[in-house]
Amino acid sequence: MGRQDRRTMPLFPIGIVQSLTDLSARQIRYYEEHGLIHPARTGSNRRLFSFEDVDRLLEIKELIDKGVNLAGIKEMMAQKEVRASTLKSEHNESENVKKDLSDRELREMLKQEIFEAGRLNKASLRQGELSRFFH
DNA sequence: ATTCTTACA
DNA sequence: TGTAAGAA
Repeated sequence: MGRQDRRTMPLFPIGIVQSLTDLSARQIRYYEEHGLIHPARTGSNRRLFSFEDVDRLLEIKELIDKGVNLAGIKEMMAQKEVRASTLKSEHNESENVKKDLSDRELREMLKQEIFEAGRLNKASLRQGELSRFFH
C-alpha cells in the first residue's frame, strides 16, 4: 500500500475530526458543502475523513483565522493546485531545456501567490472593516 | 451515543 | 455560525 493511499484512506468520523481541527461539525460540513473538502461516506451515510481531508481543514482554518473568506480560500486552493500541476508537468520534462524556464516560472508562481494572498487579505480586511462599521 | 439533514435565529 | 428537531 502506497503512501498516497494512506493519505486518502477514509478513516475517521466527524467527531474525531472536530477534536483534531478544533472546527465545529457545522463548519466542517459547511466547507464540504462549498467543495473545499470531499470526505467519503459510509454505507450509512456517515462522513469518513482521510488524513488529507484533515490537513486540508487545518489549512482552511489557518486562512479563516487570517480573515480570508470562503471565496478567497477557494481561489487560493485552486491556485495551489495550478502551481502543483505546473510543477509536476515540468518535473516530467526529460530535457533540462525547460529547467531554466522552470526557475523563472517558479518565481512567477511565487509572485502570483503572494499577490493573490495580498489581494484576498485586503478584500477580507475590507469585509472586516465594513462589518465593524455597520454594527 | 453519534451523526445526518433541514430550518431558523 | 450556532442550535434545535426528528430520523437513522
